[in-house]
Amino acid sequence: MVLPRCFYIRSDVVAIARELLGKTLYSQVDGILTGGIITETEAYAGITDRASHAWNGRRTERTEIMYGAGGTAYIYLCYGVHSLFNVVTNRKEIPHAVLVRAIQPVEGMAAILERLGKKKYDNRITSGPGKVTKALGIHYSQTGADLTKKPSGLQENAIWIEDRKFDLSEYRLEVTPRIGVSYAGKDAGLPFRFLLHIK
DNA sequence: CGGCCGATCCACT
DNA sequence: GTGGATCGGCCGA
Repeated sequence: MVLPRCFYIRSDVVAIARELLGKTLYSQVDGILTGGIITETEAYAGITDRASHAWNGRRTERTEIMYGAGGTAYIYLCYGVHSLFNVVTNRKEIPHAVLVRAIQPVEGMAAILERLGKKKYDNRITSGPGKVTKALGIHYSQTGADLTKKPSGLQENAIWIEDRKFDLSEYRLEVTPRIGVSYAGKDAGLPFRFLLHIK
């Protein structure tokens, strides 16, 4: 089942970040289907969150997509090198988002290895937000993509998220502060990062 | 318009 | 453990 708009437009971005664990993120780029189970996320809570690009109501051409209704992608360039993929949540004018930091590949492994320049799979090659987008062929130019639409044909490029009822009983949930946000003052310590670990 | 810096990654020591 | 890559976005002048 493709996650519907109503999953995303809810108001609790921290709950959505937690619930995205175990869902499957797919991309279809140039006719190649790749996907993985989401295993690490971080919540960014909009204008009151100093770690968010929308902190204090900051609203620019880049961040505009976060001010639209949830269920779209906010993808931006980090360190001049890496595209970072976020899920926009909440209703119009509330700029919440969830950063996807790690996946476990389940579809298109050969293409994923090729894109990452790896010969063999190990469970770290798609651990890290820059590596997730590289593996899935996601580029910051795709910011604004509608995540609720599965492509109808191979020629259509798309990014979407499905609930494949992945069994999480063999995993435990870890909750920690977010990574790389030491500039965020008191918000740097918020428990907004969620990870799955094998038991 | 100039300058600083980042929700990172990898090679190298 | 550390430092360099790399460049668009943002802010202040």
